[in-house]
Amino acid sequence: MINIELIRKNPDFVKENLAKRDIFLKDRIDDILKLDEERRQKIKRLEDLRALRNSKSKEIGILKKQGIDTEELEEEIKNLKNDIAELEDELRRIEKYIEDLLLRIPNLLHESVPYGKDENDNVEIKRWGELPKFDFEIKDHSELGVLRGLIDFDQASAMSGSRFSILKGPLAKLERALINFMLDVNTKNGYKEMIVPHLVKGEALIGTGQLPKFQEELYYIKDDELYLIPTAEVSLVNAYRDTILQESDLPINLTAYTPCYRREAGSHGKDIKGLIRQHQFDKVELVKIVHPDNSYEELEKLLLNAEEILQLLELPYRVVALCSGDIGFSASKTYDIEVWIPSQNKYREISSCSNCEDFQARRANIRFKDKTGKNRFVHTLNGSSLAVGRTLVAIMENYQTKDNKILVPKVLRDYMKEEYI
RNA sequence: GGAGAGAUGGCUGAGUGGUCGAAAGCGGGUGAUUCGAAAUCACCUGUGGGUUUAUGCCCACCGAGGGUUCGAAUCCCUCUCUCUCCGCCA
Repeated sequence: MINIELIRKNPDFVKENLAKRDIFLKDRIDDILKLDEERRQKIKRLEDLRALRNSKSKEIGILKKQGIDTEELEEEIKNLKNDIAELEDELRRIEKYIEDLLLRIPNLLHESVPYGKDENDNVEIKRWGELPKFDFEIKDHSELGVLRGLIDFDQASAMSGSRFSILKGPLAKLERALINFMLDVNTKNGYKEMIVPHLVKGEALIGTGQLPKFQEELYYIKDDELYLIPTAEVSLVNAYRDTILQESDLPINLTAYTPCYRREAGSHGKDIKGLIRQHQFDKVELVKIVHPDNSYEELEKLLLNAEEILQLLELPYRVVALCSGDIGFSASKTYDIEVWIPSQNKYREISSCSNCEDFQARRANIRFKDKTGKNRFVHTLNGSSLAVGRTLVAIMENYQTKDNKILVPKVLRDYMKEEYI
């Protein structure tokens, strides 16, 4: 959530910044400003009335002790009651309205974010690794997986519908190996391993920014009013909801493996085939809760920690800085890591590393006490240590052999106990 | 699922209708004492909001939401959560 004080003090800055996202929000900001003005007027009037009531009540207490009749005073206060109740009502309505508007406004962008309309305007930062060369006709991962009996899409869709899959035998084991491998690297890098709830309340999703705006992306269990998490980021960030940390607690580095559940409502027709886009996929996530003064240094570290996984797996990738039009709702700045997918002859997103600054911290109310004793909002960052399913795809395709086998990356051999699957 | 108990400031814990934002202790901070330290003593020490050039003043908050009352931490109702016992269960 954007700081309303900033909107109040510098509305043009906010408008110009949000305009870079290529969505129209100017009028919305003006609405907020007007309502905010109205809100403060009402607060003033309401508090004056309450002060009057309080002092008169106090007087009654004193007079009664002295045995003096207070009926007249009591009548006076009764007359205030309606006005107070009415104002309280109006104020509550306005505050709710402002809150609703504010919760639907995306984060401000960092000055270093390149301007652009969509993903085509993202800026490549670096490339790593050599693209594999094949002296045979390659297969895409789903063809290879089905052929080898390692993936079953048909039975999965029979029981669950489209965009589900069953991994079998050594491929299932490879998925598990990847999860363990990533968690091992992350904990070695100083991230604390967490096991977190997969079902969360709406408040948690408001905290991280998925709600109220992206309801249609989420699986919702009506009877219990719980949502399935679309990413472990939700649970990890909310593990610190409504807390005041010590400055010495920062930075907090967390990692967790969870499945992620997404309805993919807006992506009909995209990536229909294969494991690339599923309603349920495994992901190992990284979250940092950091001091606001060095969150951009922390973002670089986070990116390197995610890159390290691909380097160890020896998978070629590139890093792009997302442009203003492609950055997610909660982020101020985002790097995507894209891994090479031979069958598509292009790089595909496998990790997304973002600094949300204090956007989530405000929503989830996560603060720390600074040296002067003041409570300040932390900055939160998140990144996929890697989307495990897509990593699996990348391994299957980049490491495939002529005889339809898959070479196990060296770092996974201890986990797999086998050289080929 | 059944029965009971509880939820108060960073923590422990008092407070059952009026000057209580809340005793006391612990913890934390500042100062005095000391060559220095410990101990001791004094003072300070919750959050959010409104207003103000500022000191300040005001409002709200004692799990959440309603209600009674001139006035609620205190009385009433609903909900949530925690603990204990019983049952069930991976």
